[in-house]
Amino acid sequence: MSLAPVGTETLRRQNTARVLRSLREEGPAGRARLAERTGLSRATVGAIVADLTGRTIATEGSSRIQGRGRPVRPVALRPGAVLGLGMEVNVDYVAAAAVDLAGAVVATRTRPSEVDGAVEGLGRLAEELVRELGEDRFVGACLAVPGLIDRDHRTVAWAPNLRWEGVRPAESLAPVLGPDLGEAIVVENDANLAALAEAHHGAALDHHHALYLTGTIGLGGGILESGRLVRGGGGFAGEIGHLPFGDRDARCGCGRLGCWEASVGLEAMLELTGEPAHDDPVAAAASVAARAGDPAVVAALEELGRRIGLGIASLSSILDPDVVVLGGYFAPLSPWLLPAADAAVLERLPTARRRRPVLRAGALGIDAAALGAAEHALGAVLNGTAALPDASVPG
Amino acid sequence: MSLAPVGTETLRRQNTARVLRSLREEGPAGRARLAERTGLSRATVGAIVADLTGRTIATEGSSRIQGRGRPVRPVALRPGAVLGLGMEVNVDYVAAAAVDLAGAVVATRTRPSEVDGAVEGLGRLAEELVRELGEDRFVGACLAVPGLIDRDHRTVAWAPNLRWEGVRPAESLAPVLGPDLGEAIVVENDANLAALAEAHHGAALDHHHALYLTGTIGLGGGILESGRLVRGGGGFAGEIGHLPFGDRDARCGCGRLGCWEASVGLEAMLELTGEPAHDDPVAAAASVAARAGDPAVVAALEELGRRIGLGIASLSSILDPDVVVLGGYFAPLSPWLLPAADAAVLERLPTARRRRPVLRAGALGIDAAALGAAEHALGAVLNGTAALPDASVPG
DNA sequence: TTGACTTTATTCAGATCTCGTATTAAATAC
DNA sequence: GTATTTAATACGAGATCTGAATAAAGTCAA
Repeated sequence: MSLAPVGTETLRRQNTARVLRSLREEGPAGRARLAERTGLSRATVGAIVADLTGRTIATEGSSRIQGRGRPVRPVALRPGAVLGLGMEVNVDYVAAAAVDLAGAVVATRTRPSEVDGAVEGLGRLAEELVRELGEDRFVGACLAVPGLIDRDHRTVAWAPNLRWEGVRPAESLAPVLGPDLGEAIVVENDANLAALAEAHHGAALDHHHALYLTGTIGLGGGILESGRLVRGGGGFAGEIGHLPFGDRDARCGCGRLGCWEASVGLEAMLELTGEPAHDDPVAAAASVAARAGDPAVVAALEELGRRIGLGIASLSSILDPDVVVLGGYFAPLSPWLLPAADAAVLERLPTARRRRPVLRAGALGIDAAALGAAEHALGAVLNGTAALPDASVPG
Repeated sequence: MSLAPVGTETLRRQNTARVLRSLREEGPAGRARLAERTGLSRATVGAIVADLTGRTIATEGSSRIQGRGRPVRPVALRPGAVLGLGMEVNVDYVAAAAVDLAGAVVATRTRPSEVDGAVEGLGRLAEELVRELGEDRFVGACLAVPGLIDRDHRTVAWAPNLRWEGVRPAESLAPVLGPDLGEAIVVENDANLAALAEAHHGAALDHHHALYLTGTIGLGGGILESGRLVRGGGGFAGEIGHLPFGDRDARCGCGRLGCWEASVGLEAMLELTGEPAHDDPVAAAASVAARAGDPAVVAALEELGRRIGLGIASLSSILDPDVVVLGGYFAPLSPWLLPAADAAVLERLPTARRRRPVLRAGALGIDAAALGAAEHALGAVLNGTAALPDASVPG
């Protein structure tokens, strides 16, 4: 049982969140429109808007277009007034991002990094960002990690690429970010957060049921059901690399045959396309894309797309997403991958005639996970669970 | 944007729902305890309880055990005061069930039926139940259908076994159930609802992340994430029969090789165990269980369990459930299936050493889907979305 | 230019809800 | 028989939403 306070201020928070979401998703509007859109009375909207403008979270503009009647004074979210902090640790880089309530990306920073000392480096990067933008504008923080996250949302149970086991990175970051923000750090899987980012900023815009596949050295997955992350009981959901969707003879790094990852991971792609070994998946994909004049390369990519599609067909049976987003190294190759993958889905998914997911290339690059983390950090405010900051410095 | 009313009565509804959930999940208690458990003030709990007892939804008992201080007057949900109606149409039977707010199963009825006229037969069965128990005690109704349900929760997109396509069964049932209840009928997939039932009444008690597998002629699946049904964007989620988890050479009815269903469906089980052809999966399983003295039968069941476990391992990678419940014909065979399945999961799930789902036999029989439907029908009241009935006749 | 009209925003009284504190109630302990 | 302890209620204060009335600020048409 959630023990959140239940007074009348809860009601106000929920209604304020309604207004914020409406402003975010349907754009600026006058109080009358907002009242219609949210179902609240005009009086209530007026009070909420007054509160928001008082905190300088929203501002009042003047509309150009004018019909008859008293002119509308549109209310809009002030850009950058309220921010969520997103962070990412990965094998060879760390990243930080800030997203505001309106969904605008205020800043993103990426910095190369070694595994050792990555958290310290990320702490410095995040600290810079927070200091520059103003600590008190941030209402939450979230850290993306390529690994399995415990259900407590604080402990990284296992992140083999980082050689982490039972690590609690938030404890190292908290002091750097200050007490308020540090307390609030939530840890989440990177592919899950990338899925969230694509749903809010990228290729899966407005789709509440999305599946995100990211091609790297391995294969990552993130699932969104009704706009919510599917985390599973232990936070381990979305591990799709070793599902038996691959070619039955493909030998996987894990020792078994037939893993999906063995058929569509970086190494398989390099072999298919005859590309020399490469450490960075996205750079390798760009290099392959440059050779797309060669029919043999195109054929190889179509085969790769088919393999991806076979797995998508199975996952769609289970999860029935509206949209499947291909990220990571798949994204630059998507012009060739998507049609082949779609054909495979059509052939393999039993219900494809009735319904099948739309396939899209990921629109966000390397920042996806950090952006999703920033978005996630705003979640509590946008869904009325957390209070807004007391005041916001005008910018 | 949800356009639910947002007045102060919303707050009361939410808080009433808190009290109801607490009474349901943590049992009867005095107002003071309830206040602690819900986080509400004693005064508020007092008011809510007065309202509930006034409507005869809750009753006041007297506690036997007595410490010092003023004796507690425990409040309990009155059995049968508020009911959810669950219904199921299936190939050879229809069923209806009533569950009360406390979670008690008040009535279940099953009746053999043909596909043709099944809805009419179900209508009569449900009408009897509703008339007997009192129409005004019911706050919702839900219908379980073995097929794909549209996202509108009213249209059955495709139910091959019933030969339904684009059928809207609620429209036939509504007149029989009366206007109030008829309006509210929601249609949902049977395996999904069975999963819900096992989570509330059966083998997955108190597990919020559950996967339900039901062995019939084919293979059905239901997914619970954080206590919520995973329906997918089109309501088609949970179709697991034709996932490529089966033996690579097994020929499936769908024409392909390697479907899971082809390896663990009824026909495969009959072949493995040397049981003669049988139409009714559960009866067939009982007959096999009776021959479990034969080592060859045991070996066959262990092989079957292994095949089930292989699929569970893959699904667990994707969904990370706390518990996997084996229903349908798997249930009576579970003493032999479960250990073998667990061993296969342990061997195949990469993260099994850290975490793997508990495997359980379904505790509910043929009523599972109808019970889950009844449970689902109570959902809106228990989560504060819908109002309680105005008054409830004492029983 | 002026007055009617339209639409927007604010004000205000009324009703509901929760909370904290004080008060009453009903038992046990000494 | 009195003090103590715990439970439940009463009541005033504070916060919120709503609907109707009022004020504001334009357009439109004569």
